[in-house]
Amino acid sequence: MFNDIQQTIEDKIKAWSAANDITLATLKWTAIPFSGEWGVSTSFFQTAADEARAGKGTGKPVPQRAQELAEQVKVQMGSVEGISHVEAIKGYLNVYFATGAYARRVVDTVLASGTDFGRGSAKGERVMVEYCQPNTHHSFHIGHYRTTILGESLARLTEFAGFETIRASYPGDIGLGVITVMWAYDKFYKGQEPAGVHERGQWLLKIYAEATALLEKHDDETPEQTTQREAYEAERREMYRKWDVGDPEVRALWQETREWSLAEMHDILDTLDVKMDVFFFESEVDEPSKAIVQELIERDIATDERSIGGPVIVKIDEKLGLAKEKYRTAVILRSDGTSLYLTKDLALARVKFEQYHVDRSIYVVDFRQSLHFQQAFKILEMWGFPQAAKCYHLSYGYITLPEGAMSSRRGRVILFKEVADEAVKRVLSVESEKSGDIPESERESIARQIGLGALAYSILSVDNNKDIVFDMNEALSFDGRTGPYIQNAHVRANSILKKVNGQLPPAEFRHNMEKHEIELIEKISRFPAVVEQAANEYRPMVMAMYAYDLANTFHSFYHAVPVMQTEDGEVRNARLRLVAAAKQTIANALRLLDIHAPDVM
RNA sequence: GCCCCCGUAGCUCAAUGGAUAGAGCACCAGCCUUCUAAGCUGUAGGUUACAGGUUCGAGCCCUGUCGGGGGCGCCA
Repeated sequence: MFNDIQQTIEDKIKAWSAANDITLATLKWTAIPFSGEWGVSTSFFQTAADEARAGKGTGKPVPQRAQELAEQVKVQMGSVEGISHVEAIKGYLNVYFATGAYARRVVDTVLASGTDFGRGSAKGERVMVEYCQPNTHHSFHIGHYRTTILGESLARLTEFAGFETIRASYPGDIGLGVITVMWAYDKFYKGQEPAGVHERGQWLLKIYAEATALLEKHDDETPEQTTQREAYEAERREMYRKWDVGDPEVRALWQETREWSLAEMHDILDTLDVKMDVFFFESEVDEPSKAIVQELIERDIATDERSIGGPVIVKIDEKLGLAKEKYRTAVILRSDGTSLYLTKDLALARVKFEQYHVDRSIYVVDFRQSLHFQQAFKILEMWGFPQAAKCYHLSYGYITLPEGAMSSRRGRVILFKEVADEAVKRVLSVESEKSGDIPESERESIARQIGLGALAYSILSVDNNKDIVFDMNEALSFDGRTGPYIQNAHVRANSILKKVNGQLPPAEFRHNMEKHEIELIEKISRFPAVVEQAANEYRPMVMAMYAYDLANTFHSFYHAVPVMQTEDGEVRNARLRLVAAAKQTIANALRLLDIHAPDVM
C-alpha cells in the first residue's frame, strides 16, 4: 500500500548490486505468506539464473545462489525507517514492517479517505463498458442479469481505479423476435394489457412462446395446418416489411409494446442501482450502419458480391494473409441490402470512438459471440482505428438450467424478477431467527439488500468464462462464501462501533498486536492493489474473492480479539479504529460489487 | 476440417511462472450468561485429465492425445 518503504529497500538493493558488479533482474514484490507478521518479499532466482546463463556465475545451483544473494543483501541492508527486520530465506528477501507505525498509518489512511479509500489516481483514459443488452418484447431473465451485474461491477471498478467510465446499454428493440411478439399481440390480444410493469413484461414473453409454437414447422402437420402456418408466416413478414418502411400503425404498435419492455428494464436497473449513461437502441443504429458498408467497399476492405446475388463480405483471413482459417470471412451486409449484427456493431464502434472519444471499449457479451468480436475488432483495425487494440470482449458463460439451455422462444427461462422476489422471501423467512434488531420499517429493504447481495455474489464470485447451472438454493445461499457472509462482517463491525456512537479517539498502536489484528491490517492494506488488478484485468471476480477474504479475516478477528471488553483504553481505541477501517474497506469492496453494506441484518 | 473456452478435493470453484496448491458446500468433532452463531475453531479429503517439452522453478507457458462446451459468409 505504501510504496515509499519498498522503494527505499529497492534503492538499497540496486546500490548494492552496482557496487558488487551484479546484474540485477527486475525486482518483483509480493506479499509474504502470512505467518503472524507482515511485509513484502522479493526473490533473487531470476538474478541468479541470469548470472548462470551469462556464464559469470559461481557454478552453484540457482536456488543456492539466490539464497546467497538474499543473505548478502540482508547483511548489507542495515536499519531502515519503518522496517522491523529483514530475513533471507529460500532465495527470498522478506522485509517486515515495523508493526505499530505501519498499522497506524494504514488505519489512519483508511479513516481519512473514507469511501474514497482505494481509489486510483486519474488514468487520463476514457472507458466505455457496454453491458445489459436485453431484447425488448421478451422478459429480463437471469442471463441478462449476468451481463448486467458483471458489467456494472466492472464499470464501478474501472471508475474507481481512475478511468473515466461511460456505461452503455444496447437493447435489441427490433428484429424478427420483436416482430413475432407484435404480430401475435396484434392478432390475438389486441387491446389487452395486464396491470403492473413486470406482469406486462412477462406477458409478452408468454405471447412470444405461443407465437413461436404457432409458427414452427411440425413434421406431422396436416395440409390445413401447413396452410395456416404459412399464412401466419406471411402476416409476420408483412408486418416486418411495414415496420421497415415506417408504416404509422405498425410503428405505433411497436412503440407501445417496446415501452412496456423498457419500463420493466428500467425498473430492474433501478433495483440494481445501475445508472446507464447512454442507450444505443438497435433500431436506431440499423439505418446508419448501412452507410459504413459503402465506405468499407471503397477502402477495399470489403468485397461486394451483390452483382452476383451475394452479400457484402470481408475476407479477413485473406486480407491478413493467414494460411490457416482464423477470422474467416465475415458477412457485413445481406444480399438484400439489410444490415446484420456485425454491421451494426461496426457502426456503433465508430460512434463510440468518434462521438464519445473512448480510448477503451469493453463489451460484456456472452462467449458465443467471441468470433463475432474477433472479426469486428480486426475489421476496425483494418479500417484504421487504433482504439481497436484496446477493444476487449469480456465474454461470459451461459447460465443454463439443470434440464438444459434457457430459451425465450420456448418460454423456458428463469426470470430475474422471480429470483429476486424469491430471494427477498427467503431472507424474510429467516430474519426472525437470525437477525439482530431491525426496525420494522427497514425489514423489507434490508431483506432486499441481503437477497440481492447473495444473488450478485453467486454470479460475481465465479470466473466469467465458466457456465453456471442455475440452482436457486445455491444462488440464494446465505452461509459460507456468500454475499450475506460479507455483509454480516460489515454488520458486526458496525455493532461494535455503535457502542461508542462512532467516536474514534486517535491511537498509536503501540500495543503488542495479536496475529488476527496484524492479518486484518495486512488485508485492508491490500485493497487498493486489488482495485487496480481487478480493473486492469477486467475481472470483477478478483474483487469478489478479496471481499470474502477480508470478511473472513474480520470474522476471525471478531471472534478472537476483544474490542470493547479491552481494559486498556489505548488498546481499545486502537482496535476501535481498526474495526472502523475494516468496516469502511468492506463497504468499499461491496460497493464495487454492486452489493449493499447494511448496518444491521 | 479449422478456431475459441474449459478439465484442480465427493460437489461448486480459487490460485501476477515462485515458498507447504487454497476456500465453500457436503461429512465428522467442538464453541453462544462474553462486541450479532447469516459466525468461529478443528479433523478428513489432491498423481492439478494424460504424455512429452521449455525453465533454476510449471496447475499456469509450448506441442500432442483424450474428455466436455461453444463457434465457423447472409440469426443475434
